[in-house]
Amino acid sequence: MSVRIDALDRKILVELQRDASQSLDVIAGNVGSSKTPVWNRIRKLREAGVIGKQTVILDAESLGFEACFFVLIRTSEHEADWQGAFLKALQDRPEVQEAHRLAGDIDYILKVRVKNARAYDAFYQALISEVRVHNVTALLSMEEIKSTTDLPLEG
Amino acid sequence: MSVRIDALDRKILVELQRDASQSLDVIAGNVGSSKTPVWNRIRKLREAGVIGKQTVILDAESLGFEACFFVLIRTSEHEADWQGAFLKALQDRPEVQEAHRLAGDIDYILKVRVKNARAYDAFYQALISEVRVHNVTALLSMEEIKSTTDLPLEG
DNA sequence: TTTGAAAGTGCGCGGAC
DNA sequence: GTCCGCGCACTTTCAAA
Repeated sequence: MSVRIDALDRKILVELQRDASQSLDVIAGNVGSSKTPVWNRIRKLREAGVIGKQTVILDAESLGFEACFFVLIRTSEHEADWQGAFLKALQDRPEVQEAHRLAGDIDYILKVRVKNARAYDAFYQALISEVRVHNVTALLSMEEIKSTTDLPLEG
Repeated sequence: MSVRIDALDRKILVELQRDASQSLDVIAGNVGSSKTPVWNRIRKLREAGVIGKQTVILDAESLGFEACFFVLIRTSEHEADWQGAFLKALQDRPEVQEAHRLAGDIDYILKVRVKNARAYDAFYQALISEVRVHNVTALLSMEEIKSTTDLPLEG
């Protein structure tokens, strides 16, 4: 399962994170190697699942997504079937961009991206009608100070 | 500044989000158009900043990033220079994947991705030595249930 | 605004080293 | 393993409808 990843692999990943549209030649130049080895390594990293999907980052605001909420959820239910239903509800809702199960007091945190506060309310009503949750706190983002998908691979 | 985005643009954006490595021909086929118009629209959307950077999503766990924290921050300082210093501190730290200024009780939320709990502590100590914060709560993620960068453009 | 075609570029794979 | 080179597919441009 675990993959051996050396310094050259990491350099390649850094380049791909930075700009996945770069040509093989350019990447090879930037990491101090040449096409074929770089290409083979990328292929292996893809097969191993280290490299996931290739995508573009869209500007949420230009597309009318002007509200972003972090939702803190406490529940009293901890059985497997409840958890399954909750998980499925989250997977099915595209406005949920992130969902984590937490350790401690709060059980789950969600990041929900919607067009406006009304759309959030619609999401919230739909969610609590599908699964029982004990307590919900919504934190409204006023400003996205930073947002990146890059992992700090240099360390 | 604002861009008019029609149904065809949205279809193209959906395709790009789904898989940015698709060839123009394939995208054109999927959205019911042909190469050149699709290409021109993509160019305009890029220039308008609607389409941001093209990247790959890497698997955090295979790369040794096994801890993810959501950090809730309260501060008593609200002056511009403090905010500037805080903002810069966050921008400079690559382990901070997201940072939002919030409305209400809690002032900021961060998403911090690190190799382990010790690395989080190092981050935390470094942060509070740079800027004064009143109160910090860290929520430890046990499981990433869902994670996507896709915006729900169909709605 | 779309179509089609033409030129340039990069990929993916074969070899040899 | 890395380097080199070829065929093919792709991107990007530019006419013309």
